[in-house]
Amino acid sequence: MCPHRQGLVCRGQIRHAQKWSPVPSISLRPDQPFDLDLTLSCGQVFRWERDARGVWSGVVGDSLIRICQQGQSLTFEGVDRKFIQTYFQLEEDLPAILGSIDRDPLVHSAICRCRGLRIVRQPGWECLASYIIATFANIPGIKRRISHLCRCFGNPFFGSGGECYTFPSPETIAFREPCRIAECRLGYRAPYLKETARLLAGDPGWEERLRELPYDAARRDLLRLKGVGKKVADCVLLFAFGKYEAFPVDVWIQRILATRYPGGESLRTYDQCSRFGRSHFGEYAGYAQEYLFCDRAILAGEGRGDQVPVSQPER
DNA sequence: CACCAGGATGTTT
DNA sequence: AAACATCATGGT
Repeated sequence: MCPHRQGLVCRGQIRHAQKWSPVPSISLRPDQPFDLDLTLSCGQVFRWERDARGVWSGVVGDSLIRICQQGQSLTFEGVDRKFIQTYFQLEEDLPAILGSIDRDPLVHSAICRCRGLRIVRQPGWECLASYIIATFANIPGIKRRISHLCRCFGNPFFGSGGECYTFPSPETIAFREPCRIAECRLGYRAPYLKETARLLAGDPGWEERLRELPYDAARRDLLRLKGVGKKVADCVLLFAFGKYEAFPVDVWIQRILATRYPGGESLRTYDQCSRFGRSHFGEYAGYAQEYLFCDRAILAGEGRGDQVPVSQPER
């Protein structure tokens, strides 16, 4: 059932704002900074939405999560405390990580501006499929495509406030008939996604296998997949498998390296940029990458700066 | 209406 | 190994 036939869902949306009565909460340790808004709006995840009052809603796995931060307090519903701690990696020692990557003035200012941003632990397949879809597209467009994909292929369920959809499994994307993938506006990425879905549907346990491999071997493994190049592989290893030495290089990072780092103009290829990132920032280079990406508005006024997306309307 | 986007693939030097 | 064209779609 393709669900473009819902007229009831939209009408009820005004109500869910005052209906929220969350119970569980987490008190953050003062020495472990966390910024929910930065973490969910920095572009590493695509299925979270923030309402006018600062409450975030997102589907992870087969649950709708709603979560809000007020100072050192996290209030949420939809999953248990352990899930929140794992998803947001609240047990990672962020000050130690940030201290280890704080090796130049530029990343230092990014750390100061984005302190509390954490790299989340995404479900492997959702992350992989999302970044295949994300190639050569901007973030609003990526979000819409993923939304289409979940509405057409995901399992519908009811969370607080309306109908929700899980992220579709590889089996569903690969084999469900009739195939409505054209409706998801994936363009030339559609055959990549289908072929990768088919391969992984026949390779159960690929996530467990990847999780045990070191960065290089896991990366080689991912690069066999259609639609997965170096950038997508590094994003998946960083955002879903906790390989923090991964240093994804997109056009923004490339531009930042080229214009803001001494000798950066000579970093022409992906491998040159990525190798520089790992050797310059070390074991947690991926964190440095994400902080620089989150702070990419610093490029405003540098030639192409008029195209820099101003940080999303927060608060 | 131009130009670009969390690039990958295939081909050509 | 590195440079290049091409790809489909939507944002700004």
